[in-house]
Amino acid sequence: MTIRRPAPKSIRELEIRAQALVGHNIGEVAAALAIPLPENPKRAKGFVGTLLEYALGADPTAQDNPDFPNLEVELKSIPISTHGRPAESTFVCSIKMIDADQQTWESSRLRRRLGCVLFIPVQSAKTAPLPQRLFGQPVLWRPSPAQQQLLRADWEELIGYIGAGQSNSLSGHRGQILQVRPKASTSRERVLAPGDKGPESVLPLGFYLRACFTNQILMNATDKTLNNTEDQQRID
DNA sequence: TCGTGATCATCT
DNA sequence: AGATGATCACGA
Repeated sequence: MTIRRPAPKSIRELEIRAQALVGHNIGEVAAALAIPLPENPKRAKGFVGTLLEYALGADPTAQDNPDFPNLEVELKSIPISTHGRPAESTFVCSIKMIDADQQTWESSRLRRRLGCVLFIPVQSAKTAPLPQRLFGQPVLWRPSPAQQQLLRADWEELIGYIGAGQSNSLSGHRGQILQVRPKASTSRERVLAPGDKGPESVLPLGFYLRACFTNQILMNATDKTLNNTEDQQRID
């Protein structure tokens, strides 16, 4: 039996819940929600994300919507290495390959997903045993106008290749802050995408945020927190 | 089957 | 070590 918190009614309520996790580890939170820990961590890739969904009250039926549809907030756990940097790129969403030649930035899945994101850092990912990894300071992020422009430029370039039937020549190297990577159960999987002579079968792809970009987001938020703390101290 | 949740595995 | 390519589990 597992326990899912009710949906938060406001962003403030969501932030308070996220704040309450800081300093607690995965084992503690899982126990509090009566969620069994995975026996084989290597086969539990999405466990932390799902645990957070339960702990914070994300909508399990959100599907193509953000995790908190009423708040338009997306939830992302982010693994932090021992050096204090993101250990991995961050998956954003799968790509609808078939109509890539007709999609627009304004109505894109990615733009909506990244309109507002609650990042929950998980410390010592990949080094400490899963139950002992600690939740860190949450960061509620909305892209700045400059970041929006960067995202848009990358999105348009990458989706452009797919729309032009060039997804086969795309790799994770393209894109400044975004990248495309395979998003499939195996490398043999295929979906239809625009091609020279009509639809072709191609490897399905997803959008990911580069670790250098999520690092900037987290560092930026940390700076602001420190500045606010200093301001408070000046006032005192 | 597709999309969400990501991390694992490998190569440079 | 960092980045890219491949893969695992689950739910509607």
